[in-house]
Amino acid sequence: MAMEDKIFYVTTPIYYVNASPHIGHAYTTIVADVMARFYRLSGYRTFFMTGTDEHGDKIAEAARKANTTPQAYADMVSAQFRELWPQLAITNDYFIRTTDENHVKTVQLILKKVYDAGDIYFGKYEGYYCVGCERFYMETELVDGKCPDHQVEPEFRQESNYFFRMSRYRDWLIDYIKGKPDFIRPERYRNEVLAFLREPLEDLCISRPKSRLEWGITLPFDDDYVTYVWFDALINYISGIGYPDGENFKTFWPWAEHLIAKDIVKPHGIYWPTMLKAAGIEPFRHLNVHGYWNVEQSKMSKSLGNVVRPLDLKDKYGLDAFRYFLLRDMVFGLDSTFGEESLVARINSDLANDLGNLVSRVTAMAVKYCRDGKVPRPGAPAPEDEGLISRAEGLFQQVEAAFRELAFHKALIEIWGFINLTNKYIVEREPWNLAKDKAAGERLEMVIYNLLESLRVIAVLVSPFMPDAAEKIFAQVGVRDGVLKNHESIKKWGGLPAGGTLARAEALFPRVEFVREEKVEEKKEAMAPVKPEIGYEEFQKVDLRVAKVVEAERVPKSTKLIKMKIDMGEERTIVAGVGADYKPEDLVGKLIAVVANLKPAKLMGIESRGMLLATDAESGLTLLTFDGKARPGAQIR
RNA sequence: GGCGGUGUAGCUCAGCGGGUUAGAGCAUACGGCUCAUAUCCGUAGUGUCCGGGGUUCAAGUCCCUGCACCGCCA
Repeated sequence: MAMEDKIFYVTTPIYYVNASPHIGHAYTTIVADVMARFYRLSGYRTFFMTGTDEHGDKIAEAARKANTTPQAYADMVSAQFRELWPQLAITNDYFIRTTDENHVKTVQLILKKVYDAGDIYFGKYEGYYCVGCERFYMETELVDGKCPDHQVEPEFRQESNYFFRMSRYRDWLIDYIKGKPDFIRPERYRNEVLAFLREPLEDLCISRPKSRLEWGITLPFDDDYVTYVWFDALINYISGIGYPDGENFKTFWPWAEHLIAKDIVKPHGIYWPTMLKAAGIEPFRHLNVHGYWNVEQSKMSKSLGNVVRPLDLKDKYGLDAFRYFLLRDMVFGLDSTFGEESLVARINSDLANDLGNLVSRVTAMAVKYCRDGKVPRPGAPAPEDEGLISRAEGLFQQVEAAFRELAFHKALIEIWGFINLTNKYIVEREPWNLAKDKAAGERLEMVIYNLLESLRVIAVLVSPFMPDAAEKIFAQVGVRDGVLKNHESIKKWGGLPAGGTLARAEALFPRVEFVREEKVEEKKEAMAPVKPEIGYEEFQKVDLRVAKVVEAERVPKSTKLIKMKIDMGEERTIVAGVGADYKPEDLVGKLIAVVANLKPAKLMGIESRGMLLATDAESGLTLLTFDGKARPGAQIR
């Protein structure tokens, strides 16, 4: 490949700021990061961009609800993304926001260009408008004449808007996709796009009247309208690299690799190429579509409503393991299931047992068997070393091939094949026996050298996925020079310089234990069974009242009982067994809930006229009290 | 409703234009080693290849049909 072709530009979608970051965002962005890191190591000029999409009615609405401005709201959520990425070791070169001045200008520039070319027209639009959805529906989309989401009859409305003459580019697009089989990949999504294009392509509505939506980019040719959604958002991919005249645009755009999840195939596979065509810009290189992470929910978490939050698991198990799992367990393009148990299984078998233990045993032997704890000088390679060496020298090519087809799991399988081979090499060479044989000194050093060099090769290849672990390995085998961390350095065996200082370290990936849900299940069993159903009338027989504790004192000779005088509209005396968890003086003044019509009972000789309500908490008993102000004597319903 | 996909070992999946005893990893059992994070290496399995029918000397692999799940479109 010619030097000038070594250019790589990868994008994630810009994330809509109506929701906080979740596993889906993280996956796309981590994939992009792994790719960017990989190509950087291969000496590519690389540009990696992500960002946030901040306009539109959902944001305006969310801001209204949060009692703030759309800009402030967008600032807040956008910041969540920007703060998350460093925690995931994301190395994006730029973070674009659709509210950036430069982006706004670029959108307007493109709109103007397409408008001047005659591909944007003003048209009347009439149809069934659902206020809840804030959108028009086609008659065929309605269910019994009602909006399928809201079950409300939509209004018949007329609205004038600007339209992009997308239909004009349908044939061109079909030809283009057919002529470039991997333009949209994997193939299934390409087929979906082509299937969609078999039907007539409608023009794309690209505006909203400001009377309805103000939070957007004003059309350059009509002040009363703002740009709607995609014509704003998609342009980020070029505005962020300086279209039209920026150096980065000229350099990187022809190599653009878009990464998206399957839910936005249509805008990226149809709107975007036609928009580019209309604006006289060449298409991106590839649209790469991945599937969804289905988050495995246990029955328990479902019933409790506490969703498993995959992003929390990166703190629990470590970022490298998290990144490894995402790339290893998903076949790019297909859906996968995210489950903590699978994550743990991966960590223990692949990371702890295979890789971590390999690093541990190799460095342990190296330090033990080599003079001064330095990387030994390699002697003459023996014929039985050939298997290891040739596998190592061919590895990069295999991994690169996997990267080219976005088969990250295959890349990792390939690397792990070499890790296994290295483990086998140890068993076959038996360095511990060589160490016992004084005459085998040179051979031993050669074997150790080969093992250390293997670790370096592994670290290089693993570094895009697990940057921290790679650095730790480099440190242990005495590699500091950046040149020895790139791909070029592993194409030929023997790059590891002799004399480097070896260093044993903590376990790279300690084994982890998966705490099965049984524990949680036990708690569930601890929940008392729900009593038989009762009618409302029966419930009403219970008279619950708010009461204020006026006086409280311990009942003599009792550890738990406290006698209280309460104000419940009328004054009453009650006795309650809360003495183990409450001091009398803490009770005074509290507003509590009391069963007012419970038959009086004598406790330690004192008549209790009422029973307070409380529950067992982990810390002991806790009283039912009131959130806001409550009037003593008031009924509790 | 239209188009398309998927259904293979306990689990996750490979099996390219049909051809000898259907594969891998994890999990399981057994054996070996002791440098190492009770790790590693080796061996052993197990499968009505969703059901039914058909083409063929020969079918997870092709055709038809049924079932289940999923996706796109309407």
